[in-house]
Amino acid sequence: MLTIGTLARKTGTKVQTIRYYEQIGLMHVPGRTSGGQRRYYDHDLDRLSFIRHGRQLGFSLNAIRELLALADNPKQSCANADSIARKQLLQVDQRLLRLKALKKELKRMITDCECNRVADCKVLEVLRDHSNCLTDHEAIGA
Amino acid sequence: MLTIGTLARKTGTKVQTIRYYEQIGLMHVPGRTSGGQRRYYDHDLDRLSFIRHGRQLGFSLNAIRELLALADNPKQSCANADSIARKQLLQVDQRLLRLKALKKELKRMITDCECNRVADCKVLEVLRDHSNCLTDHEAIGA
DNA sequence: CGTAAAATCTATAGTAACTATAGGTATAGG
DNA sequence: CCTATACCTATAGTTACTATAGATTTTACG
Repeated sequence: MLTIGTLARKTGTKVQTIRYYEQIGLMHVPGRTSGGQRRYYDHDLDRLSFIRHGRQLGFSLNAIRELLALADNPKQSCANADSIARKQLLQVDQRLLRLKALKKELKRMITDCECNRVADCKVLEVLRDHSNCLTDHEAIGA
Repeated sequence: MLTIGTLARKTGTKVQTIRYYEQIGLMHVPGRTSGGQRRYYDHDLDRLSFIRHGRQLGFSLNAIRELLALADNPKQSCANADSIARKQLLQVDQRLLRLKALKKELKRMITDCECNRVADCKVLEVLRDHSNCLTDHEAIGA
């Protein structure tokens, strides 16, 4: 019998976040003590770990919801899980590209900036000048 | 005299987003036609480009607000702008590390998964098993 | 057993950065 | 002049939490 605080500590999740996961139907509704406090079993801990691990891997809660549904029905084909992971990998690659470009530009901003007045500050100049950056207006992926 | 739509097209911003920037005080309040429509000057376009560029570089709207304030007072020292950029670089480096680890794990999931039934699907297995991942419970940076 | 601190409870609101919708008005082109 | 397109406001929704207030429960100690 685990309290919500124990679950939180073991998975690095905030207590509120666990309640939130229950509210949106990601975590099962747990039993309660006579006083109304939630008590969990080990399988709840496993489920929460699965969710948190998925989040760390960048999966959205919806993707995780799908993956959990798959994991709950072990007789299906795993093509779905595979396709979710592949979609994720594509997104990760795009984010990596953007971040690398960003890092380069930030470094340029910083190393170039040895001035004293804002008037000729490279940091601001780089922001003013769009010419060096990704030309397409793609989404600013979070 | 530019319409809001033109500004939007030229910067790859949604019209609503421009109005939102005005609402939160990032964009100046523009003049209006007799009919009540917003009309902009080139300096508004510049300001919006600056904002969007900052966003593409991963700066938060608050950071951009600070940078705009600096850019508006060209007599100050640029140490502030520099420190904002440096903070940003640190964050970017952290995100890069996480994303690289993530990519590795996603690839492992995908290449290992040649099964047919969910029962032995590597994708789900990897999610179940936390042992290979970042051990600390750090924030799932967006 | 009594008490006090720590943990838990619910409900609600706030965060970031937009995005979408509904219902109505303005403007530009033919 | 008419109509299609663009624009207007106001409000609500999105994602994934996080924070707060005020009340109740549980646990640990003496």
